[in-house]
Amino acid sequence: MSKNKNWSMSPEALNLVAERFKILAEPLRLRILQSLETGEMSVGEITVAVESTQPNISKHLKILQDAGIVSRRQEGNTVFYRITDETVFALCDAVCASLKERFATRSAIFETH
Amino acid sequence: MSKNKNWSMSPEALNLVAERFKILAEPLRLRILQSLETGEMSVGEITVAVESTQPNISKHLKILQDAGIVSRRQEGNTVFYRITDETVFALCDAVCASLKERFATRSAIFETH
DNA sequence: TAACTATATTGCTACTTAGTTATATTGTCA
DNA sequence: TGACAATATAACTAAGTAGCAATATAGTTA
Repeated sequence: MSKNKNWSMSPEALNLVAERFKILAEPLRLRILQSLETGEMSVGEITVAVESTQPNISKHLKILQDAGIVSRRQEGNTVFYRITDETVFALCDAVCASLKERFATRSAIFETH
Repeated sequence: MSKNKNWSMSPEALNLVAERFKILAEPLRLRILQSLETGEMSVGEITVAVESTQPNISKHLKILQDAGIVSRRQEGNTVFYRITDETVFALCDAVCASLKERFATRSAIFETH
């Protein structure tokens, strides 16, 4: 992770950044993205993969699409979604690493020297 | 940004990641973090810097502290907060870069070849 | 002690949204 | 055409939370 001085973003920019975080702040959406990592999937396949209901998946997919994170491809009756913004995986990994370190530090507190 | 295959995280891990994103999904909290980037500040100073009310700032600071992102230091009557998890800045920068690219692509659509 | 300052907490309201159910839309096939 | 399948949408409910106003807590100074 980069050290960066002069992290000056306008309040408007911060609003947009917060919006993006908000989209990633839902476990089910993260699971949808995870299932799409290996390639495109149909709505029905995603529904089974993340163990949810079809309307709910469609709703979340719309949110992800509006955010430009996934995109849609229709083939006959079925619709396939795929990742278009791969940076989301790096974001999740960065958060995961940060959490891992935090938990490691915390558990170290209970270690006997 | 790293290319990563086998991005397999358990649903429980994804819940924690989503929680972290949720904390960063609030513009005011991002502004608080931004104001703390140059060093620790008192609650009163932060309140002025981000143009909010003191109870509201205290509430958000508690959320950030519980998440391990900031920490508290009391000196007499006043309380100073400082960043403890610097990775949040890298996260914001990554999101910002992603958004910039997306807007650039979008605006390119309207360019006349 | 009392008066004052800085921060934290509580109770409340308004808003947002995830999930459900029912239904609409669209495409395929007989 | 009608029956069926896949996806999208609409209406609703319940849960979470940001912000505000009032108050509590704790430290300082006279």
